[in-house]
Amino acid sequence: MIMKYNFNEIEAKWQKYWAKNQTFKAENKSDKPKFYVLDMFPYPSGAGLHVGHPLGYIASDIYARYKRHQGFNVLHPQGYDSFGLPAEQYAIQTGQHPAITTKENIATYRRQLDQIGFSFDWSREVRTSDPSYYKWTQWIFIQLFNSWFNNDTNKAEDISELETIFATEGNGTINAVCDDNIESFSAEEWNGFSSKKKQKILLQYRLTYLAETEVNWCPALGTVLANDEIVNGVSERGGHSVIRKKMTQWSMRISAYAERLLQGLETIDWTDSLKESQRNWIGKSVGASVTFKVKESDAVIDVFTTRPDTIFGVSFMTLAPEHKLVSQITTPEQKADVDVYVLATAKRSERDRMADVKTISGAFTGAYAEHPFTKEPIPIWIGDYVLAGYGTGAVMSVPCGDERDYAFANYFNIPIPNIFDGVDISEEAFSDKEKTVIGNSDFLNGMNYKKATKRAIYELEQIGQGEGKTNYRLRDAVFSRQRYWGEPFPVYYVDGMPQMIAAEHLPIKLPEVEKYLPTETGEPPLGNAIVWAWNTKTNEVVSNDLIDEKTVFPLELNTMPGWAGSSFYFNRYMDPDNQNEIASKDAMDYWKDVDLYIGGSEHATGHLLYSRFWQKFLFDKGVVPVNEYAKKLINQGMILGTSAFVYREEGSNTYLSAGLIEDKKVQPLHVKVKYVNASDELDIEGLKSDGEFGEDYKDAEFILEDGVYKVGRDVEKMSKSKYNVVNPDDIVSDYGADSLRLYEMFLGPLEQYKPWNTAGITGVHNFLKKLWKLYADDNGLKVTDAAPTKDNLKTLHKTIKKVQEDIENFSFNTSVSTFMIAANELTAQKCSSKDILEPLLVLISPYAPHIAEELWSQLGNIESISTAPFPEFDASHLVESSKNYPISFNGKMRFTMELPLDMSKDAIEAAVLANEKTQEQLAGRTPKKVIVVPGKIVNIVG
RNA sequence: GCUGAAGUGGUGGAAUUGGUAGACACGUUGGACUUAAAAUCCAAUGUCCAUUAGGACGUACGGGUUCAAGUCCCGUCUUCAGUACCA
Repeated sequence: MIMKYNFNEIEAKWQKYWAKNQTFKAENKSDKPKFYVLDMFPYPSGAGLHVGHPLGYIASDIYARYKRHQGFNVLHPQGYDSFGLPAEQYAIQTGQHPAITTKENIATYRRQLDQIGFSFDWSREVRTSDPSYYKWTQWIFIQLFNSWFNNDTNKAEDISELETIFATEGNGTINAVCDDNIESFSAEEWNGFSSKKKQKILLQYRLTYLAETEVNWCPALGTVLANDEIVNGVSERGGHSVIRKKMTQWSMRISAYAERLLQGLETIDWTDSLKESQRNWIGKSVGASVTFKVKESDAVIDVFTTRPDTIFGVSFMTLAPEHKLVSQITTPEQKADVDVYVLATAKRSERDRMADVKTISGAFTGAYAEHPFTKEPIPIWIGDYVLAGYGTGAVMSVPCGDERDYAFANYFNIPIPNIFDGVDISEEAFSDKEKTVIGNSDFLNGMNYKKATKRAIYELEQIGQGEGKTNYRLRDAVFSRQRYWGEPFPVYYVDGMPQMIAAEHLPIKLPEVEKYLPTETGEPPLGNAIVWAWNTKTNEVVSNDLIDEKTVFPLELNTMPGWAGSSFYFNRYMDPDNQNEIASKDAMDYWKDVDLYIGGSEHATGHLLYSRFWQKFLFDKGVVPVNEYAKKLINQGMILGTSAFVYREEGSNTYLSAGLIEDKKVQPLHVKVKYVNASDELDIEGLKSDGEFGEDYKDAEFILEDGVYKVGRDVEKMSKSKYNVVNPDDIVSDYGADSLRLYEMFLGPLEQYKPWNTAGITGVHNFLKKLWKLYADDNGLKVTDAAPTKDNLKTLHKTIKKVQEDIENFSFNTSVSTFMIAANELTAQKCSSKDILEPLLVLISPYAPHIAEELWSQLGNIESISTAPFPEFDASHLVESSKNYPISFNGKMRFTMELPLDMSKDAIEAAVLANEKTQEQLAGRTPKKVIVVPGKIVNIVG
């Protein structure tokens, strides 16, 4: 029997036990109710885990273990989001295949995760880069290709149904989400179209489609850059020039689901801030589309406005400089001006344009539009405050009601007619919808915002120049990446038109390449593959040499983005080895959805939006049983590092202790946090013998204060360059996994950002030692069959109640202090009763499972503690007969008095007033009022 | 600018419904044990005044409601996160 709390030995023993006995393997069938606890799976980076990473995993593990104690069949899986850029970049630098890098990194992650003692069901592990997994990513892509979105039924439907409708009715009756430049055709015309033309038209309706997209192309790096990778018009990395280039890329028609993604938020228990982010991202605005005729031209300008009620206030129109009508309508006299302006805006990056909000610029096209009602001419301008990518890229400008229009009109001396009753607009625009009373506006006069809007839309419909419209900010998502280490598309091209490979031939495995860089002709890395063509006869990937455009065709060279594989993994965990489906119907009907999802808030508008989109699509197709996949979601905060600094006196090799700086010129330098103790004292010898930096400090002189060198401290993000990264491996070996788990929870509320400071871990570590001592000492096990005392029972049940409430409220930090209080009290009570100490282990087991298992088995239990029932709270043990009342005077507590709880209000008042301390406080005054709240407080006023 | 979250001792934080502000820890100080250190144990620890008794002040700031406010209301400031010329 182990008598000392030898945590390293105990933790290794139980981790081995759990693995061997598959303690946490979840079955897809059970008499127990199900509970699905999910973590956002990690990208296995080369740096391994630091202490910040497991925070969310520890929280979800506590919850999963708690649910097992409560009798649930718990699914708690883990896997890897293992496609991604770092492994590819490493491949470019070293030539090592990303698959090898990934495999190594996963091994490190697994080792690190295992030693923290998570109750993951590793039999269900998934890796997005594994062909048996991405087979299903490719499969979903094919389903999206074969679907269109029917606005009438508000769901995705099979593309073959659309073809049937085209063949019988043409596209006049279809209410679909599609590209906006669709030609209309009759059934007869459709049937006469060539196959290629039919394919082109269908592509405009499919939920994933090819589109020309403008990208930031960096020829020197041979890659597409994201907006934030460009600084001052050149690449952040290397400073190479960047051009806007049109590329044909796959897109996902997520905009079809905008309304359902918005509505769905009402049905799920996610944090308000996260839902708000998604709402903003979807950006719904309700208004009208209005058509303006261009004078002396057959062109028309469509605009979207949220204020159709202000239609009579329009005094000019503004087009985005990129608007396709600009060149068509500009008059010869204005052409030079307009060309200069268009060129100037094209040169500015999108980011520059967005950042520079204050500068007003624009140009007059010389053309005029016609007001739909007054028929007055309206000058048409171009200006870069109008964005080509939102709405129609054109606005009707109402300077009296919109700040930007007002500023623009002011700058270019355009008239600002006032159409608001009783409002002064000489200084600024008036945009308060609620207080609006329309004037000067013909049939809208005297109406408020709501009424006028309705009427304006009605009148526009009457003359066929507008209608009510809802606009969304949400853009379709580009789905092509010019990368190697991602899912290949199951797509080949015949005569330039994309064709899907039949599902039974999946997965299409990533080909081998010589080089992971783009080709010299600017093609994506897969362009380097020499075996990357599709043979439609044999249905296999064959050498490019065989391409004959008859039976052998070229395959797609792009790969899918990072979010593809992470958009359905939660479903795959339900049945991860299934060869025929994402998961069997039985498995999905059993597990249905995630009951608790824990992860970072940085995925608010990425992963968490895309995955909801795919889930809704798969729901429409009958693949998954629920519309939303995660009932509840919690964001864990980040653990920050506590950096340490030494201060070098400028121009010398002398370092001043933090307290000695005063007004001397010093340069703060980061030092490794491991050389600093709990009192901020530096281990100078340690620093000088450091393998990496020892040389730098070898001859340095350290000026001490009170015999020690004190470092400066600051809270920063954990990062290698700040030398404040703490590796969980070190914590586990020095203090044990249970201490790490408890400490991460003890640091503060789960959602909050908080600094890590290794020094504080001794607090929870001492608690575990103290706990151990309740059960065993040098003479062996101390636990007896003695009957528990009243105090023992009170402590236990108080703890049961608090811990249960805490777990259900995700307030894990306060449970840890509750455990400490319980251990302190039971130690003081010299409790040795098994009736108390055994159930206490179950309470602690979710938090500190190793020590709980060990003591549990030492108490004679054969089975693992993991499914032992959670102790039941009995309120009768907490019933008190008296209360130590705080007695306050004018709200200030002065002393306390022990009084029976069953005492009446009047009796309490009498007892308190009779007390000599009360008389002392009153000093002869007569109290005006005495407030008695039985069981709580007594307050004397006067 | 907008949206969301948050400001409490030297530090991390607690106070779930308005009812003893600072639980539980870290750190600090003093003490015990020890040749010594570590470990362990005990005590004190919001600030200020006071020898004690006790008192004043105190939850970012300014007001208010209430017998009673960290908690509710109004206004201001600061920090963090997200987002942004969205018509």
